Amino acid sequence: MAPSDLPAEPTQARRFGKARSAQSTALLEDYAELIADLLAGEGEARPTDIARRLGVSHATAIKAIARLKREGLATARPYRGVFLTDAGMRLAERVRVRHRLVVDVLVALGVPAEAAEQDAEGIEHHVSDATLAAFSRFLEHL
Amino acid sequence: MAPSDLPAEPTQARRFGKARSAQSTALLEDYAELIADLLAGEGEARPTDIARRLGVSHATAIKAIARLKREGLATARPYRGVFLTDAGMRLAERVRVRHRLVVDVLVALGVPAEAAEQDAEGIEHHVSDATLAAFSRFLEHL
DNA sequence: ATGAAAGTGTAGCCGTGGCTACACTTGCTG
DNA sequence: CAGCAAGTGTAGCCACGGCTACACTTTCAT
Ligand SMILES: [Mn+2]
Ligand SMILES: [Mn+2]
Ligand SMILES: [Mn+2]
Ligand SMILES: [Mn+2]
Repeated sequence: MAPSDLPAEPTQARRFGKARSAQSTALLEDYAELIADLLAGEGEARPTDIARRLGVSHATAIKAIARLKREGLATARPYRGVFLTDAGMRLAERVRVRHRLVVDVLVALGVPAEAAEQDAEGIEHHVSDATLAAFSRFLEHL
Repeated sequence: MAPSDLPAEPTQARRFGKARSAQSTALLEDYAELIADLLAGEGEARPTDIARRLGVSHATAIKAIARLKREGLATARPYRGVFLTDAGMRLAERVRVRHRLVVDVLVALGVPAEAAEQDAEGIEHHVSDATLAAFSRFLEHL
């Protein structure tokens, strides 16, 4: 395989930088989406349930929830479960739609269902609005 | 939008766990790919050039290079530039092919060129072999 | 051959996101 | 209503991936 031609330096740096910043919001997005799902499906979102679903220790989940609070996305009082602020709910909603869309596109491209779900969990955090729009058009036009 | 039905707990935990582990190899993959490109295009891969292209400080790049060495992907002697081991070159090659394929699929779906390049930089690290295979078939069958 | 500029390396700081261990609260069950 | 199991919170550890500051080496022009 031929080596890729190197993009201009500032262009490449900008691409990597944006990928890094997308990375840093990925965790918040997953928590927000999961908390919204738990609230809708179970009526409550407890740190232990969040932790089990994410596959991390409850201590890890509690620290992440503290970060959600710090960023104005969630509220929680000791021993009383986690809730989303308006901003948190808006984020969760956006994330849910995007997640769904990514899975649907992958499946439409012939990716097996479980692989699609799996890969979407990571891919979703790197899909820009432009790409999202293209995905929508692709699915409609199917 | 209707709330997604919650997947079974162990399934969901496995998905998140795999996404986390993909995340932890993303940085290695980007460095390996970039070093290979620099070696092919410029004949050498110097820490400063690597750093500038990634948009990080040279100190950050040097620490990452230390990790590449630790993991058996690169070699470097003080003041003499960075090289890839056989394992490093194999990784770089795999990563380059996958990167290209992701960009091509995005473009084929109607994503504008620069957005495709941008999003691919993050997406590539979360594309499984099954998805990669589906992408190939999709492009051929075009 | 020397001095300045460019590159390199190291030390030490920070925030994040994992973990375990331990202490405390809650809520259910007998 | 007592006690136990489950859940919660906190402390303290670690690795990673950013950063700045500073010291050292190399390279290149004069
Ligand atoms: Mn996700
Ligand atoms: Mn998701
Ligand atoms: Mn990348
Ligand atoms: Mn790449």
